[in-house]
Amino acid sequence: MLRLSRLTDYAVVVLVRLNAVQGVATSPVIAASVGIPEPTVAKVLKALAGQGLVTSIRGAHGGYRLGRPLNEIAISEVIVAVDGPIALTSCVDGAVGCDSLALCPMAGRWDPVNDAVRNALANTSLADMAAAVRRAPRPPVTASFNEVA
Amino acid sequence: MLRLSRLTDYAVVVLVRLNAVQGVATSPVIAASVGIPEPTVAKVLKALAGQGLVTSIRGAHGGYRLGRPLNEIAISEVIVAVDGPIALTSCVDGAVGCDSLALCPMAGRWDPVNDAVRNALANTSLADMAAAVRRAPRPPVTASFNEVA
DNA sequence: ACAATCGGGACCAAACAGGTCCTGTATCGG
DNA sequence: CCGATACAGGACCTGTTTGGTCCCGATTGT
Repeated sequence: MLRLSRLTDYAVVVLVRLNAVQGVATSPVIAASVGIPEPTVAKVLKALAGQGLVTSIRGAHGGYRLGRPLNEIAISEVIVAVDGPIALTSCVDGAVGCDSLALCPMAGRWDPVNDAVRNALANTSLADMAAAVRRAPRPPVTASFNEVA
Repeated sequence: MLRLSRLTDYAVVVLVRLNAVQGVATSPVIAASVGIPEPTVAKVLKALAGQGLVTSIRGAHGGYRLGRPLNEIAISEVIVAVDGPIALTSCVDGAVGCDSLALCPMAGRWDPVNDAVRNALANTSLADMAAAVRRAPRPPVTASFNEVA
């Protein structure tokens, strides 16, 4: 159903939270402030640190700090950091595992779709998302495709 | 990982196949021609028929026919037909189930992202996908986000 | 009337993701 | 120099989701 993992959702929350802190925060502290189990937050932060979206400081009085301002972080980067590369189907480039790749007449055809989605996600920053909520608390989704039509 | 279901992949293959047939075909016949188990193809066709992407003809000598030319079928429609509404997170509009919705500072913020993805998917037709494969058999993915960077 | 074919739902099994825990390593403070 | 703090990385278990199968009812042509 084209759904991204909950971890990614957590990641966004954590990053926004980290932005509000404007400094260093430990994972237990962050976890408590956003209401997500600590081990899970730790896992998310590790993934984010791996991609440089947050900076980690080890040792006593260590913690995590935002690696970049929110408006320079594309949502796609967060998704990649937490969920891995963005590819709608398993049939991308040298994808192994598609048992009937030889028969499959669709090999490689998803690429333009993948690119389109990647672009859409790359052009939306976390700051954009944060801004959206200010306007309306819960605007009805565009619903172009939600309805049966 | 932002992956859409395999059923959707099947649906695209089936639709393209149905386009090649240029007429009526039964689900067993289609299944055989694309190398996908028959019951699964039947399930996919049912879903597609429900959204009008294919027309079903019941009774003896019945079958399925393409409801519209390929270039008038957006990939988003196929996804919706098979996988349901396109919503990256469970936190859309009146989503129930987000236990900590009250605490969650991100309520509704995914909407612009969802819209962006929906637009990207709505602007790509099945004909576009079919055209893509003609150009290059397996072009390396743009890789903008695939790499660790 | 019979056979072919779609329609819809129930059901089972395998895969995946979410979540937890444990051990190792680096850094700061006393 | 030693202990405490906090990240790093991986193993592991469990619940949910998804893929796939099957069955029965409804419809239509011969």
